[in-house]
Amino acid sequence: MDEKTVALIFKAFCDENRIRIIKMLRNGEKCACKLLEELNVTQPTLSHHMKILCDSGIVAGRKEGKWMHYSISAQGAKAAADILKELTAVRNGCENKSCCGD
Amino acid sequence: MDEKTVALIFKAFCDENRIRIIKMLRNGEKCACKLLEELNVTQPTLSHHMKILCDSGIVAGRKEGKWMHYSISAQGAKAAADILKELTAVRNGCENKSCCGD
DNA sequence: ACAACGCATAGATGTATGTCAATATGTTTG
DNA sequence: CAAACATATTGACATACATCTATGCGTTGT
Repeated sequence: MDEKTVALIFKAFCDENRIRIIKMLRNGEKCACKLLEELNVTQPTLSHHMKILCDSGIVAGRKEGKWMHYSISAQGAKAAADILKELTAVRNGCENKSCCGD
Repeated sequence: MDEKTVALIFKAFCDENRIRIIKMLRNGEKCACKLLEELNVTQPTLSHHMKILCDSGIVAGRKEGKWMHYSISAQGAKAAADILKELTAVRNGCENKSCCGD
């Protein structure tokens, strides 16, 4: 997993409006128009955020006629959690604990 | 947990160089000069990233004389993991599964 | 086919951010 | 105290990004 991909994934959680969108989707699948009602942004801005959320894998989109339905991707969420865990897990077979001073 | 705070925490994982720094710190505490050697950035740029990492709570700094030692904060990492889990956990006591169409 | 509707894309704009050079701050040592 | 060193801060600058208006594209219904 290269750094660019990791950054892409966690970009989903780096904007206040995107976090609000994710929180709304916890209640189940919602269509774009519904999300738009509850966010104080224009329709193109919402579309922009949904693209970032889908690219990150955290959110999945489903087209149904002219409507776009969005939901949290359990698979994407698990992937993010796994990466976070792997990134922050300190290894115990450590090499040099410190440097410079001692 | 408000959206601004969440965004602040996950900003730690939204830059390639910061992810590289976190990966280095998995091997244990490292001082700034050591990190600087392995990253192709200037010292002020590293300092900038370390501030963001410390503000997010993911990394902890420890000053020892003129050296600054950085390490992954187990507490901060757990907090981030918990927030990620809470954000992406779909609730089962759901209200309206969809809208607009049906 | 045409009008209405939902969403995506393009272009413009202000703000945030990553980066560097220069400088300041704080610490150790002669 | 002065010099050397490690890190932080400041200011400048280019790029990235969030946002808007205007427009395009696919779908639905008349």
